[in-house]
Amino acid sequence: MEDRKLAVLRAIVEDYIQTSEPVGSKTLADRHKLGVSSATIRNDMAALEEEGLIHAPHTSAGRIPTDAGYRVFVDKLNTIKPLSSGERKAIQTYLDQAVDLDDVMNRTVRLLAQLTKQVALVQYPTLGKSSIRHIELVSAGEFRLLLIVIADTGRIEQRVIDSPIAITDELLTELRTKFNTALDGQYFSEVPNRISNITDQFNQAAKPLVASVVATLIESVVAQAEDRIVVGGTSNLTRIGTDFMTSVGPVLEALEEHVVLLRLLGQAAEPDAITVRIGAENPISELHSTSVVTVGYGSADESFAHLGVLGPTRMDYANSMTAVQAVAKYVGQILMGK
Amino acid sequence: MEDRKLAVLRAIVEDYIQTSEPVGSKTLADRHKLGVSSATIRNDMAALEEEGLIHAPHTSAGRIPTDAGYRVFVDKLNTIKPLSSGERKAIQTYLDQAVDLDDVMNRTVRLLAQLTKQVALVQYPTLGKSSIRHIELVSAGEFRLLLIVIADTGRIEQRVIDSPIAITDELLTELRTKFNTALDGQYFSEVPNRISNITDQFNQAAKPLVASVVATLIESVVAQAEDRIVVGGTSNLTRIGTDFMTSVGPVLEALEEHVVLLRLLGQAAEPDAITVRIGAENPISELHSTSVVTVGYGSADESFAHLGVLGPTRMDYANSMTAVQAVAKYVGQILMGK
DNA sequence: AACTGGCACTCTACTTATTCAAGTGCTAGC
DNA sequence: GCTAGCACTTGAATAAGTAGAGTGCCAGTT
Repeated sequence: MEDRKLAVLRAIVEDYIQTSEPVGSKTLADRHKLGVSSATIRNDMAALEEEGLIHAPHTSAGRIPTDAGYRVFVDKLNTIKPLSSGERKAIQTYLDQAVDLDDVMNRTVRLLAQLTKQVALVQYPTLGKSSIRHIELVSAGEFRLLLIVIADTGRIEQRVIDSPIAITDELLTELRTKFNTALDGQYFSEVPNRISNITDQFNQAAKPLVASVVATLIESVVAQAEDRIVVGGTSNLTRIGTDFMTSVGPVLEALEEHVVLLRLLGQAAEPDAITVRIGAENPISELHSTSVVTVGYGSADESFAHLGVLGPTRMDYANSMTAVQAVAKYVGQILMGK
Repeated sequence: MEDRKLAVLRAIVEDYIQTSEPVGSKTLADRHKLGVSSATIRNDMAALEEEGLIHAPHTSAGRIPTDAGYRVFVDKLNTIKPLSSGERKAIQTYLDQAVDLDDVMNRTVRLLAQLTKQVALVQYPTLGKSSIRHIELVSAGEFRLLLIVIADTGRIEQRVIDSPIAITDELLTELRTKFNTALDGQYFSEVPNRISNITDQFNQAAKPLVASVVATLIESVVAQAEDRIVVGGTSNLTRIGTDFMTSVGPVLEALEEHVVLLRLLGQAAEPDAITVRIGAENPISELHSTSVVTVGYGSADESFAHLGVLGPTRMDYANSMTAVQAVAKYVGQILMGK
């Protein structure tokens, strides 16, 4: 009995996802072999509505799932089906062709958008959890230099530093050597500790410049760590059959607010597990008509960052979750290899 | 007489841009002080329609400009009004806050989108026309290294290179020195000439690796020069009053095809001058219902790349052209300074 | 007790008819 | 060369009526 009620819920969700129209008891009895009559289904539906899992837009229409209904569907009923080996192969081949980090990110976002037919979000590997491969200082005029930090994930950050003193080649070399000695291979989170005393190693004249470099490193690159994000597949928002086509404007706006999106991606309920946020569970009010599926990606022991997809609450959760998980896995592998 | 016909056209275009509804002779006589009656205007309208500059969606509606009508409007009637000094100041201040090239590009695209209320397109400075500030080679494992090329515009390109031989520190230093000696300060277009014979300077064992580096530099970085582009303000596509709201899907799709967009930006009728492409003048069929305003930006003598905005053919050309031109000027200045 | 068939009732979506207002082209007159 | 006036066209808006899908509930069946 409870079992059947859940079966009815599942049927409603599946039908609604497919047709995007309210589904009635008769249709349900016809299209699914539930073994009971439409009258019985009506009773179950009444119960489900009582529990707040479905609701009818008006008296004489079918039912559509509520956010809570989708929640139950995702938690109890939705099984993640593995990808076919062909699909896996295709994903891997496509990502393997990437020539650099930007390319990996772009390919990933395209891939996700295409696999899920939703909007794809991919965060660049955060600096906080990766380590420094190299630090480079390049002259950009007598009183100006370019600080470049390369992470082991391939991510590169650059900052312009204005120097209070003229920069000689020797000084540049000295800076380069000492900073690299102090920082090579270190985690970004360790950077402040490692360079807090580095000024002492330089002679008096150079100290103001060194202090600038230290400050830039800490403030801009490490602490602020403004993480980048790539968005793709926005045209999927306009696919017909989308009930929220009308409200696509606010969603597009929200998608341009990368800072907000980062917050969205970051807040996973349980890190490392795939997270589904449905409708109003979502922290951003403009996205209350959408659902977000996210997961962290990275090496076995640590997660670099997150990626995911965003679509109408009425999305194909099974497919989205499968794709997100699979892509995350391969991206992690690729970035480890680079 | 000819004069008045053009005045009528201007009035039609301006009214239609503002209201986005077909404009009739009566309305026109009321809202603009043309000094003649609606009947006279009707005659002029008939003539304009004959010339293909306006057309009526159906017998008993007002007229709307055709692509050709907008063309005449832009060519003959549209005056670029300068920005107020306050606006100039605001633009400059906002762009000055950018910390690196990515930041400049992002800020520019936001700025343009906000100023014009259209979709903004900003191309990264092309490598072809800028010069090399520095080349860096970083170890990424015994048989792998990272090639990083820094342009004077602040743009950075990176590639992973697999080495056939183990890479020692000495070899790395030698590579770094010799490549930088050959290439520092050179234009990217000069790179192939400069390094074609560089292999000769290395001993036999290192030659395969050097060849790899040379090949990567030429193929990936210089020749291919896959230019990047940033898109912003897509939510402006959904603003109400937009007749092509229905066809926003294909436009969004086109906006994700960065390769195509680059072609769009690049093909300026006359380089250095502001270019307006209206409706079907546009090379991309998905964008036949849109107009594109582009201009090159860069230093006084040479243009780095292009930027522009895209919107419905019924856009405020005066405002868009002003904004595009002003922003291009400041971006050029900023990049020169960095 | 659980399920089913049947039935009266309630809505929305769709269709059709009618009216309304804006706009046009044309002609006669100033 | 311009204007006033008028007959005509036509989409948009309004109103009314209909069909269909769906519901809730009750009495009967297993």
